[in-house]
Amino acid sequence: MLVEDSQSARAMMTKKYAHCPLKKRPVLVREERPATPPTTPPHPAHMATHFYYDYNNCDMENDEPENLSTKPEDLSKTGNYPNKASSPIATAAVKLEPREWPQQQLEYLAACRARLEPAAELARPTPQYAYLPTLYPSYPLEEMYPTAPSLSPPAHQLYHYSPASPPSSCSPPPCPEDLRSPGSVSSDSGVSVSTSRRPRYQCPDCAKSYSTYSGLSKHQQYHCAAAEGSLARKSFSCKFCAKVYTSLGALKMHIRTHTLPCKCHLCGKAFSRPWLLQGHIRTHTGEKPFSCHHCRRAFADRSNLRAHLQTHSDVKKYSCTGCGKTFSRMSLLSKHLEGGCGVPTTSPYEYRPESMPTGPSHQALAPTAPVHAY
DNA sequence: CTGGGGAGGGGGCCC
DNA sequence: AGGGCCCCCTCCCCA
Repeated sequence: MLVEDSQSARAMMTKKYAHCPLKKRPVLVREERPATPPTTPPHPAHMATHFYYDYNNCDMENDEPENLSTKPEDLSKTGNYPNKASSPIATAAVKLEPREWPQQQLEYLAACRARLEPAAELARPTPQYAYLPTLYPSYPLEEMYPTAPSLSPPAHQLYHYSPASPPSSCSPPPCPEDLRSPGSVSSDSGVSVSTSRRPRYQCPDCAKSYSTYSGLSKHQQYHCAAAEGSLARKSFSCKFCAKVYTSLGALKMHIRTHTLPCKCHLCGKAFSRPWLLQGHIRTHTGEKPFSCHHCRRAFADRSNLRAHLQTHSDVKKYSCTGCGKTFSRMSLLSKHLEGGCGVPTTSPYEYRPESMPTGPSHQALAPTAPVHAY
């Protein structure tokens, strides 16, 4: 975590990442396309790690960022693509192969897709992506709905935000529809709590507890703002932006967002982490492992499936306490509030999960209440 | 203007 | 210590 207190840091994050110019700006890299692509495509399950992603190229110390500007036109200056709509990524997303791609890469991509063909019987292609098979079966309904399936979230899962203060940092309470990993749930504070009773390691500075000592250690080393007053810490500042971290490890993790060591060999886009690259590669292959059991639509990203599931709910997850209208996304609720909710609220700063029982220990959270620090 | 999908980032936990 | 995976979130774009 940043040296600054976590609450203000969180506030900064919600302000369009103004503190860091890299949000949503993966850049193209100079080279890294093999002179000749491999002739034998790997198994689809290994495509990401064995072909597209050369881990040996992940040299965060030496990889300088190509472009740290937030201006989209900078991409055009690189001679690559002027905007998202005309980028290779976007082109691939609209079912057309980029004409400017080298023939070798097109042939190789076709070969990779051919390897996906045997899984075609599992596919339920959506009209938009009917040209590509789906590699994986549907996301198991049991995982999404371990209990009785219901299109609407249970009452305890609803989030109520007042028009004046949508708390972007609030974590939802545990719910099957959240597609959480089995075996763990989140407490109200956002701390993951193992369902099995194991010893907890508590931070003496902020009282946050962790299931493992390494978790506590990382917290204290990287994230605990409260501990900074009690410990003299060396600070590590990013040479690309103004961020300052309390450990070299945290800084290194951040620097990856600048150096973007994980590069797609098909389109040249670079990413900070391998799994981000894997997700990106799905835009090339058309792989959509996560599908909705209500409408059979498939998604490449679990988070997007989760958001999609909300569209099937009569009562959405985020609700306005002013007018009662519910929304599937926080952003939609925020837009609603920015537009001015017609119904005034008596408690403009209320954040009240409906499941919370009334009582002294379950009062609504005012915005001044400490948002849980990382 | 609203709702929704696609894509990507930050940070936490487990191994 | 680092990788993998996860959740939550945001931004951008489009119908």
